[in-house]
Amino acid sequence: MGCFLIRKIGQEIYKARIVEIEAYHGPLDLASHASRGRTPRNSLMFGEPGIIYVYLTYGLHYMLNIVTGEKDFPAAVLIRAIEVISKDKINKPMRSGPAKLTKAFFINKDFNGLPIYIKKHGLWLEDREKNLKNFKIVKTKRIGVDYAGKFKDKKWRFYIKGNGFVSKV
DNA sequence: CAAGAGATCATCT
DNA sequence: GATGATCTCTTGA
Repeated sequence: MGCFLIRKIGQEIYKARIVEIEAYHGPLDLASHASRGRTPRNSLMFGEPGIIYVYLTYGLHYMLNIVTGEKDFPAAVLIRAIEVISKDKINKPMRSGPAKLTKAFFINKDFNGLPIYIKKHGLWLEDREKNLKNFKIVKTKRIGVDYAGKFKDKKWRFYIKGNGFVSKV
């Protein structure tokens, strides 16, 4: 949280701060793809952490996730919103929401299965600054998971308090 | 300003 | 054959 997501396209470098995320945690989380067992699509979530998991929803929107759990424990973090710092061009048309950021960063499922810690694919993470001011994290319920039974009210959505790029409050 | 519907397809049953 | 980890536009008050 608060780290930088870097995207390199050709010679252009785009830098963005991660300001909103959701956690999908474990085989029992009904909101997670992994809750129905291991399938070809979600098998990445059961693998090594640090792997990018991209997937298409509603037929047209790509979601950017990063696998977090240890091997064989299905868990991932959905990147829901970023604040683009380097390029106003991209910043302007982009409002909030997980599908917007993948569109703005030209992320598609070609990134599926690639490690996030290697720069050569043009997408990687960098640490945030130390001692950030006004850096408070709020946690709330996740969005769009009303079907998830007792897991729908888990407070596994996190965002930076007061940041204007967060999708909803 | 709030609420609702449509778009559109990979994946799973 | 059903169904979404969503977004945008349209409608109505």
